[in-house]
Amino acid sequence: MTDARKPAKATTDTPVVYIVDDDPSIREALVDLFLSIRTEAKSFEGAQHFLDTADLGRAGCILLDVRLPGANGLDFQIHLESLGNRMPIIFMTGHGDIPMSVRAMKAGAVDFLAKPFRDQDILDAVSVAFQKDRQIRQQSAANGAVTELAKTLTRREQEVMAAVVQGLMNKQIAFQLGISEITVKLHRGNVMRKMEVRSVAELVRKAELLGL
Amino acid sequence: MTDARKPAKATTDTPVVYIVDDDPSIREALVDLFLSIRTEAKSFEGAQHFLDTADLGRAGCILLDVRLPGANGLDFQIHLESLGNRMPIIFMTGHGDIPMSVRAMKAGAVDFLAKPFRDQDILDAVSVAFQKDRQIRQQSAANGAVTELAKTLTRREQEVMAAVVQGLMNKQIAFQLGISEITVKLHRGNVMRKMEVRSVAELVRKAELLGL
DNA sequence: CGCGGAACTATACAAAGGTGTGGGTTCGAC
DNA sequence: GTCGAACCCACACCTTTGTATAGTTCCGCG
Repeated sequence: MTDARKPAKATTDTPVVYIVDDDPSIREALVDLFLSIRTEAKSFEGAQHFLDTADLGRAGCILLDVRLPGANGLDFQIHLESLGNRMPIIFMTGHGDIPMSVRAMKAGAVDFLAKPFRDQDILDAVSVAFQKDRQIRQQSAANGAVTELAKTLTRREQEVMAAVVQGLMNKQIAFQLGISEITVKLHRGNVMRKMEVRSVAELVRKAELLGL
Repeated sequence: MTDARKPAKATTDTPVVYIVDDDPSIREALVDLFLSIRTEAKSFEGAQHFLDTADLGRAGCILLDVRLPGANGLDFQIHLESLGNRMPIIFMTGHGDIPMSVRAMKAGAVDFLAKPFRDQDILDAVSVAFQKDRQIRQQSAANGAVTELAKTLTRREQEVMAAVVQGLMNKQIAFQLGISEITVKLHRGNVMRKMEVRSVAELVRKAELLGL
């Protein structure tokens, strides 16, 4: 192909590899490697640079050197988690040990590559990471959509929904909330409409995403 | 305490540590360690000995040396998985490397301890493994109970249940199965009785454990 | 102060779900 | 062949749920 070294068109959907390593030659080599498979890659010289510059909302994964200038890569992994960033992380290291790798994997890293490693090892790991990222994003999107719907419910409607997905009958709900059965029906109808479902079964599935 | 070196009474519910290591002195040291916290431990000199002798149905975890006489510990991990054994595994090794540890963790190991390690490291790992084992067993028990109930359903009843948890109305189910609505009600009633639920909401939750 | 949203209630009717009784067929096991 | 299980259907009756219409009260906001 003539455009073998051109990355695929960058939309919000095409995943990108964020490379965080303090060694410029390694960064360049990795960027070239990903160009060769037409995958966009952006490199950063340190954790702070990454946090300041990178688009954390984009699809993709992080290729992270364990030994970073300033911070430790493993601590950085925890830090990202606490920031709400769920991007899959692949560690690279030239001077790692077993406890390090175990800690990283326990914390959810996709892989932990000790140098020297083959290009294919990285590509395989990135492939797995992209796959994992897609799943996380799909789950998150579905969850977010339901949460948005749920936010349009009034307090009473939320209470009624909770009772309905527990399998209570209208009369039981009415007693529990101290209101008439008629009113329960009203709220219930509003819940079904606002949550965009047409059966209790659907409602139960959506409500489960909300932790009910 | 006077009975500090006596393991807790062994019932099916008290977890046991299965130690698999070819070094007798290590086995003895570990057994003593667990005796000191009144936890039952059984030791095995090899994978085959473990498979032949151990009660794989009991609650507990496996403390496994990576280097085993004959088989590799990592392969043994895979083998146990394929046998349907879900017991959490903690690896120990004197001569491990990073790829080994990563492979083990990817395959679901609870921990991977490189010698030398402190007694406390092992005890912590076992504590986590026991916790994980409990969760697995609870999940498995709940799932098994529902599966048992589902097996009492006739084919038609299963079809009706699948349609119900999809949120279809009786008339839709009737059309889909080419039977009358009244017959659907009949099957539906049988489903509710056999699955031991009194509402569609409950049925949906149970059915989800069956992969519907 | 008036307006609108939320919450509540009632009456009335329509649609869906649930149960019981009774009766039918087919098919495989004993 | 007889028996039981699975499957099917209908009539009758009741409960539960859903929807529409209409009106009340309360409260916050401009």
